[in-house]
Amino acid sequence: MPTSTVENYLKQIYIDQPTDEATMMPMGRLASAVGVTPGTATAMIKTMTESDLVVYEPRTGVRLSPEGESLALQVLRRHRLVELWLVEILGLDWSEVHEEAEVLEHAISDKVLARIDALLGHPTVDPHGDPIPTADGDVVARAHTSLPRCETDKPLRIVRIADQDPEFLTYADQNGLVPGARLIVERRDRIADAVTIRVGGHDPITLGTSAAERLLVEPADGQTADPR
Amino acid sequence: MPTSTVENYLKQIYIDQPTDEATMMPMGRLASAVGVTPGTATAMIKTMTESDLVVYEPRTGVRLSPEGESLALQVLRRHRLVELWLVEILGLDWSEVHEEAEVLEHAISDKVLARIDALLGHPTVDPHGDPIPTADGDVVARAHTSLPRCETDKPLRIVRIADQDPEFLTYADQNGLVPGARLIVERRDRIADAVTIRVGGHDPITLGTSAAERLLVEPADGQTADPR
DNA sequence: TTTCTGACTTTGACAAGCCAAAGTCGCAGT
DNA sequence: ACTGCGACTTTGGCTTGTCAAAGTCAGAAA
Ligand SMILES: [Mn+2]
Ligand SMILES: [Mn+2]
Ligand SMILES: [Mn+2]
Ligand SMILES: [Mn+2]
Repeated sequence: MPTSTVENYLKQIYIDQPTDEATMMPMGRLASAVGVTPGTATAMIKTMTESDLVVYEPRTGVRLSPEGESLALQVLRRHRLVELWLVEILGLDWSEVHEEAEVLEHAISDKVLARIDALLGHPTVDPHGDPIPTADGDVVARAHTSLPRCETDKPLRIVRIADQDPEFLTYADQNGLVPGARLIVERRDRIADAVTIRVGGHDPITLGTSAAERLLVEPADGQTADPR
Repeated sequence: MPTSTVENYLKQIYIDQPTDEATMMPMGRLASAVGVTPGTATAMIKTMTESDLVVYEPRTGVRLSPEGESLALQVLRRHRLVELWLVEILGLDWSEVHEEAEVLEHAISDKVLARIDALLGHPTVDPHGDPIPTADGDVVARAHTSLPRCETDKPLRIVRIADQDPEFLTYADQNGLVPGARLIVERRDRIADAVTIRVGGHDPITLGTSAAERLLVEPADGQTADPR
């Protein structure tokens, strides 16, 4: 059984994988993701290599082994189910649940997790729209596009908010920018590096591209949204 | 903020206090309660003395300081609320919740605890009948007597089961020996060191004194039981 | 009063994590 | 090919929490 420290390293490596490529995560990036100095990360990764959780190439980076990935997915499943439980059952704000889940993800047993999963009706996405891995490690991620890459005047639906920062999440919530919300891109301004959108009944709002990139959307067509 | 190790030491010292006396817990007993060797306990208690959590007298024992007691009560509150949540909301068996709570008691934030408390309707006792300390550290324990010390043929009600062993708890549950259950002592046999009781609709059962001592009861009079 | 014994404390060692700072490596730019 | 620099690794040291084994003490037994 891995320690919670090891679980955190595994999770961060998993999350960093941008595509499904067998690409390596640089040690510096891992260190800052986990919140330790580079030397600490190097030492840790070496011992994790001993236990076959990762593949490490000095001066290149680190990648999960199959066993490592499987463990990472279990941690991620706990994290996201806990987040959803905190929001749906206990009524916490979606901006604050990430920090709480960061602790609880290491303390929830399989049995308790299974009960929470059932209580929530075997959900597939967490409050931020992130997919919840299944108990046997499958991730069914919905296809999505980054908002600034979308055409204007097409109906879109928010799939996911790719940012855990409480301030950003609070702002998003106040503007109706939650998973399932429908919106259209009204204008895209290359020079101002901004995007103007209109959400549901709200007034139009303008976001800088870097903020808009955190909003992942899908085409909404004429169909009804099925949120969560 | 104390580590979870420190929280465990504090909790064990608190639980050991038999009466409300300012008596000392011997180091050997503490060590085995926490599950470490005596040398480890001595070292730990010394550092806890530095932080004014305990009062330590070499070769005599250890006792909680006021600050230590306050922290211990917070841990105990978390433990017992979590146990009740596991039983009442998630439907786990009362025989298995102690172990689960042993981990979760260190991972639950004040905010989450407050929500769970509200969800449960601000309960006063846990699934085993142990009192749940209030948020500001009051413990309202109901008066009780150990079963073997009771008169025969008087109506009694179980207040508390003072044992966390899953086997014992499963046995108790199967025989209707749960908090709130009514029973009478049919016979007390000094020589056989046993007590025969009759619970609700069940057949009479005979318990050895040492097992019966784990059952804490109160007089039931004619009044209706108000369980929990 | 002296001795023995079991409970306790001390000592030395170890594992997991961590940091700071010194050392090394590879590659971008010349 | 050479030099620098930033990213990475190594080294030495620290903290927390633990055990095993050796040393000490107080009270029971003689
Ligand atoms: Mn999160
Ligand atoms: Mn999330
Ligand atoms: Mn318990
Ligand atoms: Mn209990």
